[in-house]
Parts: sequence; structure tokens; C-alpha cells
Amino acid sequence: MSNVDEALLKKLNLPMLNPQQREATCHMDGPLLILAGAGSGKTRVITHRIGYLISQGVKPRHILAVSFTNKAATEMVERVAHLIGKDYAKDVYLSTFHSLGNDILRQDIDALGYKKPFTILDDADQREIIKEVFKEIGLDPKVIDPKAVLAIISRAKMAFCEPAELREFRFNPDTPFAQRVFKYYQQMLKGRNAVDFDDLICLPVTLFTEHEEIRKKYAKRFKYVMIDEYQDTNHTQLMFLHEIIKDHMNLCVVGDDDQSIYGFRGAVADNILGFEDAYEGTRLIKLEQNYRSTNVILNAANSVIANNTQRKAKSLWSSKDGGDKIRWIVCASERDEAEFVAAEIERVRLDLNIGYEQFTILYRSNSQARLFEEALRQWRIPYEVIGGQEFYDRKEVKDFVAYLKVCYNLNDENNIRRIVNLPPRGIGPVLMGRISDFALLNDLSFHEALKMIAERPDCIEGIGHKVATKLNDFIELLDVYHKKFSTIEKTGQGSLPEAARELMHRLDFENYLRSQDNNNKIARRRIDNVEGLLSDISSFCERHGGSLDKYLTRLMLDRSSNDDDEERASVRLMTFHSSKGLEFPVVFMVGMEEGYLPHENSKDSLKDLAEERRLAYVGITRAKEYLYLTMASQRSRYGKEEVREPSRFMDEIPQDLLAKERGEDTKSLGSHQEDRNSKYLELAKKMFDF
DNA sequence: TCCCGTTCCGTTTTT
DNA sequence: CGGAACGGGA
Repeated sequence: MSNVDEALLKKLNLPMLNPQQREATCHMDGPLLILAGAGSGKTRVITHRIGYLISQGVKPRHILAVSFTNKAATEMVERVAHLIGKDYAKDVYLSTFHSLGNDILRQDIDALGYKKPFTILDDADQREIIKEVFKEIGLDPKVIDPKAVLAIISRAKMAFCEPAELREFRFNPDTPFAQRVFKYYQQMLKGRNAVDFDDLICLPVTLFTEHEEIRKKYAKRFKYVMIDEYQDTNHTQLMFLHEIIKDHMNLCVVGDDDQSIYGFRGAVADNILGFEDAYEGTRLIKLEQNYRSTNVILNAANSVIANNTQRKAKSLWSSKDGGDKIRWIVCASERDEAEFVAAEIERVRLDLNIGYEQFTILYRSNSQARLFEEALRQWRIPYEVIGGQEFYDRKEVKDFVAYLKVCYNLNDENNIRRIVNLPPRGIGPVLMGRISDFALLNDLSFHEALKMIAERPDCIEGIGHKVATKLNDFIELLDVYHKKFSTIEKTGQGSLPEAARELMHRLDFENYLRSQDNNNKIARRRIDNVEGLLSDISSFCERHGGSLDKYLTRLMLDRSSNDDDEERASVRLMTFHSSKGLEFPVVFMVGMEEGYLPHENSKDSLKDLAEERRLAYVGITRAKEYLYLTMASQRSRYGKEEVREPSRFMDEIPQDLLAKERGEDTKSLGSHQEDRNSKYLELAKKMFDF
């Protein structure tokens, strides 16, 4: 450790950090727990610590930093690069749990008896498979809900156990069925070289426990490990980590139990509460100074979260004194609410002369976004919905992606079934069934079976001449593009976007979409969507190279980020969940009503309620300067008018921090008379586009 | 095989 | 209310 990199050390500018931050940054070996309140410079500490380790002679490639969401990981990459320079940063392994798991499995999954390449299933695929298992063991999907069964199986995997062992599902009537389905499901996945999301974590654990030499490989590689958002890790992730660090115990975790909002995904806040017990000799550092929000906002957050029992005592303080009161806007209807938010964004933007990107609208569930999108569109306010993931879920997009997936992995059973009759090749359900039987009988994969049938149509009943020809073309097409894509992958010869476009033309996809919908407009939109996919592929390739493997991986693991160009100046719309880790000068928390927050399904259990409260806490602490809480007293849902009550969390905010207003009063424009006219003009200009 | 009308139901949250 | 999924009819 003699070769300290003084230049790098200087770059870190350690004196700029507060004492706790500095202490955390300069901690080298052994377990470290950082309890970091919202806005306390947590990311800063992580990036600085990475820099510090490197300055002390640790090789960048020996550092692993895992975070929970892609957004957080991406931001970390950027900040590390910015702080210590790209040359160092590029070798630090920085990613999410799931992509780390994916990378490990891409290398070593064959040790578990899977073949390479494997496919990651999306939940539509999963449901298909569950239904198949149901059929096999004689369960009726109308009686037992496949989704519920899948949810239990998923929870089991996140706890690294079997469904029957799950304590909190002991009395769930679906659990015995989940237990029965579980083994078949797992076998079926393996048979298809497919893994689900949970397997990306589970299988590496199995791999490590069963193959010491493989575990050693990764344990040696990752000498210093850091975990962000530790409060959101589940038990399996913990085991995963432990296998990597148990030789050296250089583990630094950062988290905030008050921001644990992924309980539904099996996250156990106990992980953070019990860390000190689990790792002897843990150094504990608390970061309590908030650099983000005004004291008004912070006090509101503190008093809301104070209603939760069972938390690590901690209280945030800020040197940013005072601040504007939080505005509590009660609107008459959901339209008014949306309208208010749009108008207010416009007003404040002009008032403060700030960009659209300084604003965010936060809500509990994605479906709430729509009304606000409409209002923003009307006001010509540029916006971006984060996370909604609708794009890749569109049928036409998924269909084409299915082609890409099959070309990547010819044994991708689900997707080859999906596309075999698409565009129509005369293979209906009856024929499908016969082909499946044929495959099963002869122990062939679906693809192999098709190939066989294409060569010798008479080996199965009911294949006409025409169908056989089409099938032949189909198989050939897959082969050609399979080769083409893997050539691009291996040699870099050719271009992925071009090949994909070519494939689309070969399929005559446009005409297929047109024939699907005689409504020209809808057909047009679908074609545009597929075009959108192609341009997404292009921009992805420009950044990350032309690997289909990588593109598909990103598609599965990081649905949110389409590789759009640079950041646009636009208002961000997202769920409270997606907002974690981000900050905005102006925040609108909308739909602050019973039923949304806390959510309908969560208000009967204390445990769930506590998580809803943390969600409110996360939302509030996103705001730096201005916070708006809005609701509609009446809104129409499912076609019925409903009276809505304010969220109970509103009562937990001290009255003197709130400025209550009726939506209508503020709806029109600003309160400052003087500028009013000029602003009006500007608004009118925007609205009427002159 | 395909199209259209009818019915059903309503996601919390994300990788 | 609106989208998805399903079933019956051409």
C-alpha cells in the first residue's frame, strides 16, 4: 500500500466532506455500515470511497459496487467517471444485482447443467409456463390464479427457500399449489435454458455453494464490495453477497431503513437492522446532515416518519433554514388537479426562470400518470414518463423482439411459439398441438421439431404443401439471421441495426401490421412503434456496440431507459418508487388521497401501512425547495364518481408547515399582480403556438 | 382462420 | 371508462 496516488487523492478533495462522510470515505478494510438519511450525500460517499480505495492502490477492477435500480447504477457510473476520470472508472464493476447475476451466469451457468446461451423470461413468458405446468398437473387456471402462484414462487426464490417454507404465506390457500408447481416450473425453465428474474440471483448462489472454484474466482476478483440501498436487499441477495465477501469481509453497505419501500419484493429491512450482529466488528457511521431540502420540507418528512415504530433513531437536520411552506392543494376533480399542476408548473417556471427538468410529478401508481400527461400536452409542456415501460409491452414491439430473441437463442421455446404463425403461416392451435406432441414424443426442442417437419412434412399429420413451404422458409430465415447476428457479435462484421431492419423487411412486417388493422391510423401507429424499436437499437449500438446479446439483456433488465439522446428539458413523471435517490427543486406529490397513499390494498395491515408511510417520506424528501401536495375531492374511477378523502399522512404533517389552498383559486395564474399580464401573454403564446 | 362483439375487471410498487 | 381476453359466428 505504499504507492498512494497523490494526484487522485487531491482530486477527491477530502476536506470538502463533513467528518462523518470523510470517515466513511476513508474506511478501508472490514465491514462498514453507513446509515445515510435522505439527501445526506450518500452517493457522494460511495463515489469518493471508490476514488479513495483506488488512490490507496486498490485496482479498479477489484472494486464492486452494486445498487438496486438501473437508474442509481447509471448515475453512479457517471459520478465516478466525473470524479476520478474515465480511465479509472471504466474498470470498476458497477451495476445492479440482477446484471451482476446475469454476467456471472453468462459465464458459468453450464456448471449448473444449463446450456448456453440462456434466455431471461419476462412475466408473460413466466405465466405461459405456469399455465403449461397447470395443464400438466391438472390445475385449472380459472380456479387457482396462476399469477398468485407465480407471486408465491417468486417470494420463495427471494428468500432462497421453497414455497412451503415461507412463514408469511403459511396460511395462504394458494401456497400448497405453489409448492407443487414450483418443482415442475423450475425443471421446465431448465429444460428450456431459461431463467426468470429471481434466478439471476438464486442461481449464482447455488453456483457458488456447489462450486467452490467458481466462487473463489469471483471472491478473488471482487476484493472490495459496496452495496447501495441496502435496506432494499432480500435474503437471497444477502447470501449472494456473502459468498463473494466471506473470505475478506470487505463489505460496505449504505442504506436508510426509513426508505425501505420494496417489502413487496421480499426486501427485509432486518438486513440493515441486523447488519452489526451479522458482521462482527462492524463500524457504524451515521450521516444525518441533509444537504438537499429546506427545513420546512425536512421537518414535514421527519414528523411523518416519526409515526413509524421500529426504526433506527435518526433525525435529519439541514443548514438550509426556513423555506416556503408546503402547499396543500385540494382540487374539486381529477381534471382540476391535473390542470392545476400543469398551470402551476408553467407559472413557477416563468416566475423563477428555471427549466422544465427542475420539476417532477410523483404518484403512487403508474396508472395515475395519464391525466397529467394529457394536461401537460395541452399546455405544451414537455414531459417524460419514467418507468411506465409501456413501449416494450406493445404487442407489435414484443412480436418483433420475439424474433430477435429467437434468432439469438433458437431454443427459446416461448418466443418461437409466439412467432411461428406470425405473420400467419397457416399454423393454428390444432397444428401447434400436434407439433408439440411430436417434439415431446421424439425428445426434440420445438425448433428441432419444426426443422424436422419442414424437411419431411409427412412425419406429422395435417401439413399441407403450402404450410410446409412456409415452414421451410421460416426455419431458413431463423438460421440465416441467427448466423448473421452471431457473426456481428463475434467479428463485428456488419451492423445490428441494419440486420434487424432487413429482417423486418424480409418478414414484410409492415404489411402484416397493415393487414392486422384495416384502421389506417392504428396500423400507422404500430408501424411507428416498430420503427421506434429499430431506432432504439441504433442508438443503443452507437453507445454500447452491436451485440444482440447485450441489447436483449438491457431490454430485459433495464426496461426504463430507452437509449434516448441527451437529457431533454422536460418535466419528469414517475412513481414514488422510481423517485428514490433522485432530487428536484420542485416536487408535486399528486393524488394524496386515502386509497392511493396509503394504497387501497395496504391500509389494513400495520406493516404495509408503515411501508406506505416510508413511501410518503421518500416522496417528501425528494424536494429541495418547493413541495406541493395535491388531491381531488372527487374523481371518477372505473366510470363512477367517487368522493375522496385526504391521505391520513396529511394529518401527520404539522399544520404550520402547510399552506392550504383550494385548487380553483390558484388554478388560473400567479399571485403576483404585476407580472400577471405579461405572463398571461406568454402562456397564451405557448398554448396557441404563435 | 379470422373478425368482431361481449364480457370482465381494475396492477401498487420493479428487476 | 377502457383495455384485454375470450367466445361465437361468418
